[in-house]
Amino acid sequence: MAKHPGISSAEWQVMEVLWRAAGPTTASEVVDALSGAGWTAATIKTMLNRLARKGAVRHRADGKRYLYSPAVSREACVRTEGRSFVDRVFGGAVAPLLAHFVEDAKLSKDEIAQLRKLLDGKKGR
Amino acid sequence: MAKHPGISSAEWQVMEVLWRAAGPTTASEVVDALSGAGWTAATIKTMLNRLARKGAVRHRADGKRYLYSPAVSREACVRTEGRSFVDRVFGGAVAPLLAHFVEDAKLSKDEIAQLRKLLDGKKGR
DNA sequence: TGACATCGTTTACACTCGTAATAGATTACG
DNA sequence: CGTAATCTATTACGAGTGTAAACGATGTCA
Repeated sequence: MAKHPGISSAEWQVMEVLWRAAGPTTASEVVDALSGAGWTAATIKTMLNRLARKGAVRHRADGKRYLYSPAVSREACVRTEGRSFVDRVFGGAVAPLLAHFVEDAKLSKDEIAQLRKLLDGKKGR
Repeated sequence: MAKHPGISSAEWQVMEVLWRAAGPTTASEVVDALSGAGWTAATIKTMLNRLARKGAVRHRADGKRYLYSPAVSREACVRTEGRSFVDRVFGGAVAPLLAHFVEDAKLSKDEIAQLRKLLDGKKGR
């Protein structure tokens, strides 16, 4: 895959199922897991296929059915997506991004404390 | 305009020019500002047009040319995009997003101090 | 006044995405 | 064995995107 897999937002939901799954997952399990999403089984198959073509999932035959598993880690995808977002919207500057989300979000006291701890851990460049 | 304007990433760069501009801007000024982006003038015109159709920019005739100005604030767009990103990638939870970017980014001591100050200002839900 | 330079508008095209129907293969049941 | 059920693969189609050429109106300079 020349570029980053380029996982779209519908595809992301499919990936989430695979990432959450303990091991290789059949298409119907994915369909079940996404029963609330309002997609038909065919739609989900299509997305699995596209993800496979993009190299984001692997599929291995198991009798008549296929077993799907993620080929890219959630971490890696989050990093890729995150970078593309910060580049697009914040010109690549993470600090303003953080400022924006801190201001915009309603955080609990606990979460604020957690973040403070994280910041303490950062050395600072 | 049923939904959010839905500004694509190329379009975002055009919007940035308009947002940065002091006042109404001609298409050629936009083209000049984006001379480094590797687009032809026609491409940029197309994007201005699409943005106008989406309601993201206004254009007002000024003699033979048009003057473009943003119809939506940068703030609003950042909020919209930010929300869509946090929904897609972090299931809507801002705290993990913040954690991710704090960990992933190289922040300067100053930036860390700034963030700490921001956190101090947050009451906590 | 006529040719040229400017602008904006229209049209184009290949590719991705969301969404899904349909066709093809394989299995399982009667 | 034959027919129904179950899977995957192929095909489809409209909207959005990136990228741009072509067309048309208008103003400008010689």
